[in-house]
Amino acid sequence: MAIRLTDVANEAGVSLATASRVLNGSARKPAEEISLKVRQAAEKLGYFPNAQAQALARSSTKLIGLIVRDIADPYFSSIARGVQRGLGESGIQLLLASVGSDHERELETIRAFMSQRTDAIILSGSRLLEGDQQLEQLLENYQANGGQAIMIGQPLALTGGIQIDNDGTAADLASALVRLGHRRFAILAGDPELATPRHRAQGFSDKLERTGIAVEQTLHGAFSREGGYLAMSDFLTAREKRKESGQICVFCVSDVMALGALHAIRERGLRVPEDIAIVGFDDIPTLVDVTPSVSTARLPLEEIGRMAGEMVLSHSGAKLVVVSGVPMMRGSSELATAD
Amino acid sequence: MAIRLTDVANEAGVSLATASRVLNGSARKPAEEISLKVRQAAEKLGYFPNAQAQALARSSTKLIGLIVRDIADPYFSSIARGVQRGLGESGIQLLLASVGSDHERELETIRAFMSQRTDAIILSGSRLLEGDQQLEQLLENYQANGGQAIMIGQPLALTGGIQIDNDGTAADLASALVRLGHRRFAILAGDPELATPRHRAQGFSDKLERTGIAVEQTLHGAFSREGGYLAMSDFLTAREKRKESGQICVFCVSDVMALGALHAIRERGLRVPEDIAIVGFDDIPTLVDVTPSVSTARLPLEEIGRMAGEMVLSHSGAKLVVVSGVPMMRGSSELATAD
DNA sequence: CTGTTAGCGCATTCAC
DNA sequence: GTGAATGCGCTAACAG
Repeated sequence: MAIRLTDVANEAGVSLATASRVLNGSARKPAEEISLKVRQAAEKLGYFPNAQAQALARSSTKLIGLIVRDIADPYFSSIARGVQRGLGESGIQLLLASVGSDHERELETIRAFMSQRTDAIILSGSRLLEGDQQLEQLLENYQANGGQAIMIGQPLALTGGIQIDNDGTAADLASALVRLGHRRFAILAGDPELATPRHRAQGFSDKLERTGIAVEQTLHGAFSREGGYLAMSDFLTAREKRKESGQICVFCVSDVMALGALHAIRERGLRVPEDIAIVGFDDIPTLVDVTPSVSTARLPLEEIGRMAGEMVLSHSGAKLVVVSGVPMMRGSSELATAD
Repeated sequence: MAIRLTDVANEAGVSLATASRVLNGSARKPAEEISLKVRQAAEKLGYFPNAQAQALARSSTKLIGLIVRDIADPYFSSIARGVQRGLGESGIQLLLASVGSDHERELETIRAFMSQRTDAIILSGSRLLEGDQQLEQLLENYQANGGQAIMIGQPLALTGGIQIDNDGTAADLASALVRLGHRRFAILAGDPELATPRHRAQGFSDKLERTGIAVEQTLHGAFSREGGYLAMSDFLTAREKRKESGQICVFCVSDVMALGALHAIRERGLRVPEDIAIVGFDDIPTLVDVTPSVSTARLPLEEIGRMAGEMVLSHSGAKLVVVSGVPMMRGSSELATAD
């Protein structure tokens, strides 16, 4: 079908080997004169090297895989952009999979990437709290065959990657809020089986406890905007029933959940922060356009992606880097002046 | 390095061909008994088919390429998610490239995808207004070799894809605003060399003209949040100098630009919509969390991506589908009651 | 139904 | 510095 290197070699009147050496950097350098002929022939015929054939012959694809939960979620799309940046001009191509919360599909994707012989796989969804046998086994196999497994979030014992200090960052967030004067707290905690939301909630409430403050309520919901919306709705309904009032500060374990929660609050005609103070986590780019500005813990998302990309390039996939977030106190968590 | 099919065949005590037939759907079905042995051997050895070798032998990769300008932009990430959805369980893998506004890089990416022998390439950035020789030639070559070139936005003469009726939709938007009572308009028009922003601005102003209304000002800026911010800043500075006041409705050719513009307006302490009414285009998911709610033309972004993905599956890449947006009048374009 | 064999397109030893 | 030959891992005729 397409033009092969053989065709180019024939057209140029040289051997296959020579054509190969010209069109790809080989150790041996053919004469300039002959190089030109080959290049012209390739140009004329519209030759494109067959990456599959090259991969087979060199036993090295220049492919890596990135697995995210939802590419339309700003958290993941920021990371994805960072990865692309990190890859830069390396010529490495990125295989993307947006697998949703479907764990089985995630495993299938890893298998697919292994089949593609990707040089590295970057996993960016949240891990289950209890170790995942299948996943670990798969990645171990992958690494045994020379693949780099890089995790963003909570690296496994056997993988390197970027570890996000969810626990410590959430604690800092708690401290900052107490310093602001908040004393009443609730947590919108996300799926209790996932490590990330779990650690964030835990870090937050532990810190409060050490300060002598008890979290009044912990609600669980899906780790998504929808989940935040529903959980907050439940919270508000219960609050109404109790005819309770007075500002309370609700820590949402992700910005995306916080936005859903914000929506639920507004829908009921309540005010942020006067009635409910809101705090998120991640500092997704979307936040800049939200009013009131949402307090959160800033994670350098794009930078995290970039680091992962660079780890691929430098073959330092086994390295572990820890990244912490920094509290950003904005409008949504201002202390109500009078009660 | 890795386990080969040959290894599996040996382990199972069958021939290479039989192993191949068992592990991949072939027309000929080996006996159940022997199939089992092969599968067990594969499992035991941890065999993963080498996709490159398969591609070479079958001359069919199950790969497609998606090119966007910026994967972190909600417009593109929504489309990307749609494409993934459209691909569904097909087992086709997605190669993603986020090329920025770098035209040369876009061409390079297409070449890379051609080398990868992707079955299809979905182009989703905006085209230049004047035909791009190189791009067309490249895609023509690609199609001649059996590739599907699918464009989202403004398909070229030689490609199919999803055409967005920017012109007509912008006109509808203009009508809706006039119907609301607006009479004073400005356009925040984006890069004049790109087809998409150009068509939107043109469609909008043409419709107004036919209604007997002249656009007071047209500003150009980059087709991005930053561009929207800067252009609006200039607009407001000029307006201040002229000591002008009174509501004017500014049509931003994309939501992302509108958000940048909104930021600039707020920064100066002006109000939306009382001082400046804002209208965007696309209806990116981000908008739901912005107050006031931003008027726009709703494009079914995810659906558009899904359609593109399905076109790949059904090999109908040459088909042309036209999608129109529908005006969504929300808070940001309310008419100021008194002036 | 199963095994043998010949490529798929290219990189790379090895001779010249 | 250049060409001929071998093999990367697998599929798909072709025989048996």
